[in-house]
Amino acid sequence: MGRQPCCDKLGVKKGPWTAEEDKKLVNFMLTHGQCCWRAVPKLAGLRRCGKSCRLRWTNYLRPDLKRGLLNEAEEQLVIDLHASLGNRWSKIAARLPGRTDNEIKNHWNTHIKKKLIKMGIDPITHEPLHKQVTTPQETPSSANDQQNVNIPEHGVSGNDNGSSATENSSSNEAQSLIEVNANSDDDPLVSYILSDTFLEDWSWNFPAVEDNYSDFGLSSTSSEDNSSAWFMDCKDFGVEDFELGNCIN
DNA sequence: AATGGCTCCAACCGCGAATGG
DNA sequence: GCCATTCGCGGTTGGAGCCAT
Repeated sequence: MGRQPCCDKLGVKKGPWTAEEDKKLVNFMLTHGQCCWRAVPKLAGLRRCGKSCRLRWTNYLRPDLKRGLLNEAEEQLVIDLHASLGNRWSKIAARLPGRTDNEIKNHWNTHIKKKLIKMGIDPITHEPLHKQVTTPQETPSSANDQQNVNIPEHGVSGNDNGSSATENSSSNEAQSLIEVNANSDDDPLVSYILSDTFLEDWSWNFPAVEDNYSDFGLSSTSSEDNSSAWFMDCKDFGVEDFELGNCIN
């Protein structure tokens, strides 16, 4: 069956978001809470499709988001989770408070993948690369990748600070990564994080860096609250007044 | 200083899942 | 059960910024 476009193509803006658009979306979301995304652009006065609004909010504007590169512990957790879950970025992100699937996916593709390859670990199977059978059809570049494994020194190419900070990782680190991957099922912490119990346990805190939404013309009260209270407050806002009662569960 | 190549990440696209009538 | 609609996910891309020459 023919699928309709997610939004009316005419008059819908695309590309990078402006500060004004961010302001409108944040104001709307903080006032009404998460709602039926299709209605958001119209109600918020944005010329964007709902999909774009959802993406912007979840990946960039949400107050509980952490900023900056993943730290060592988070990176390790992503590797462990990827080993058991594969490319299910949303599932992985669900286990890392304050991180988005897009962010983790990007970090995986730009940093962790290279790091694992350099350590001699296949980023897909999480098995040591030298164990894998080299087929004659392999490209020269992939063959080089395999030849260059277990050479932790000097970067792949002039890389950014993110990867260069980790590129002088010692062989001990590589070894510990391999061990953790091999024993993740035995690690109680990893086992716990991999379990559904983790997701159901909302006692863990969002150590997110609180953004200052005063730039958006908002009062500072939301940033003074803990990071989840603002959303609960939004639900208590008179949604009926906006005919949105059926949108918020 | 110019420029060409590379890296990174925000945003888009298309598909499948979920949901409701 | 069928169909239409909406949502969410994962893969991909475009362009800004960085770096080496």
